[in-house]
Amino acid sequence: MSIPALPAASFSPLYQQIKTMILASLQAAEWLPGTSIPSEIDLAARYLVSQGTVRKAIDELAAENLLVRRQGKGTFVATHQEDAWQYRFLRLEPDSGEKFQLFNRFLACEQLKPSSQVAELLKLKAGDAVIRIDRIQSFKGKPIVFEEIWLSATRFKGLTLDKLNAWLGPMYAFYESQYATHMVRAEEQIKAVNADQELAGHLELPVGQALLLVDRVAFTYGNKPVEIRHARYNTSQQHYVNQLN
Amino acid sequence: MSIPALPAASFSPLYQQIKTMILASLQAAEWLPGTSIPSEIDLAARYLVSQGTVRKAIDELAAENLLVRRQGKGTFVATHQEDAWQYRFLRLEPDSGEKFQLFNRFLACEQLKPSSQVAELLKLKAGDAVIRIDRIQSFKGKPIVFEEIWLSATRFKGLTLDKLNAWLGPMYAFYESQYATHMVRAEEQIKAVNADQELAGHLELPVGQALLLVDRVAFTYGNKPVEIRHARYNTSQQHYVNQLN
DNA sequence: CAGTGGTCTAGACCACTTC
DNA sequence: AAGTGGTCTAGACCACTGC
Repeated sequence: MSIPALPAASFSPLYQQIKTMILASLQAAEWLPGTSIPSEIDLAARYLVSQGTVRKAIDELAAENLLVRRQGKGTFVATHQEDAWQYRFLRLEPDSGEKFQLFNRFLACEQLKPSSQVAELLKLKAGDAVIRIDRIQSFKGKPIVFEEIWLSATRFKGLTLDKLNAWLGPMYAFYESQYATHMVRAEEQIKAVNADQELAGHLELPVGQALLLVDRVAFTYGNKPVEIRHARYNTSQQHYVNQLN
Repeated sequence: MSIPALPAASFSPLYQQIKTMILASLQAAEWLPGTSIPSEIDLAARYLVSQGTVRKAIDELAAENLLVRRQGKGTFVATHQEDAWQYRFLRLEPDSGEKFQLFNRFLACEQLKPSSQVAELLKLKAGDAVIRIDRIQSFKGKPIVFEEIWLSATRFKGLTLDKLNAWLGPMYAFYESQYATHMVRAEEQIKAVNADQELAGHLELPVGQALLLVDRVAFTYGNKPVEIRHARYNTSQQHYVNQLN
């Protein structure tokens, strides 16, 4: 006769709640990329839990590459502005095994109305504008990558071709230092396509040549999509690598 | 005047040693894929450490997908023979988002002398033979994947085209149940290539069409390379997905 | 109900970094 | 020497599964 109990508000362990609070602080920019967060003991006092519980929360955030632990020094907010992390999301590498040194050339940087597809992927509100960037990356003087990049015009207000050309180094370090936007993860979809006339021109190869098409959506804290890339790789002298676990 | 201390035998935490021992048991097939390993308490008694230490060792093995924890039931050796894991290494999916149901057709299964490249990748001894398999995978009647597969002829002794054709389901489940070989991880290198006459025939598309070339080396316990794949995907209606973290 | 993994605590001690 | 993260322990209790 009794009313069956509703499915209990699903159990959430303490360390998950701590994790959420740390995430909130990251998202609120309370601790900035490259800086250290409070020690485990301090956080334990702040959240009124034991050090072990804070530890487990940080462990998971470190496993997700949001934080970086350094024994003896502290725990740091992950940043793309460090040598080891500069090309964390770059999966292309030369067949020869040598080190990649890519040279950037930006062709365009324009504000425009997004296509419906771009607007949807970036979760824009109706009327929001976007910035489209075209760039070519070269290795040893040969153009290897041609890509179009879309960004929200409000988040990246004032971005110009000149600012891009003045920057040396990876895009994601640029976003971080100039627009307080740290990239946390990305999703890629890959296809093979034949080069059309325009691509053939940009990449200096014959029309019809097979190219790797890589579509990427990159996210910042809170799973917010912030950047779209539509890239074509010349894979004659290099390849895309992937680990399956 | 004293001799400087040699770099101390690098510190190895207890849980790492436990992890190594568990790994050894997996490699020795003491516990088989799909079966449960002893409880944490039992293992703690066996290795004379606390439950927490065993726990940390198992945590890492679970993170590497070698073990699977199931609350209330136990900890199990990962297996490819389970629905959820059937296509753990398949990164291709239809653009439409619908479920992939691939149909296998094996064209060949022959024993031969390996090329030097294959021998090297599989770390074969001089004189060891290999088995080469050709297969086509189709979706909705359309051929999507053509691939050549190389296996060590000693590990996969007696493998024939008939046995392959009698098997329904994923290759890795086949290896596991018929040859006691569980795949742990794989490395892929991806390029875009133009279809030649032979590929165009197999995949029913025009010569020159861009295809995804996926080269894979798959490993079993102890980082032992066991299988090589050289696959071409038609990506006109499907794409390769990847997560960057 | 017993047995499993999962959480949380408190405390001791170790390894690494910096001063 | 002090402060940080890293390891290890012992014990209590919770959540889930299956008998």
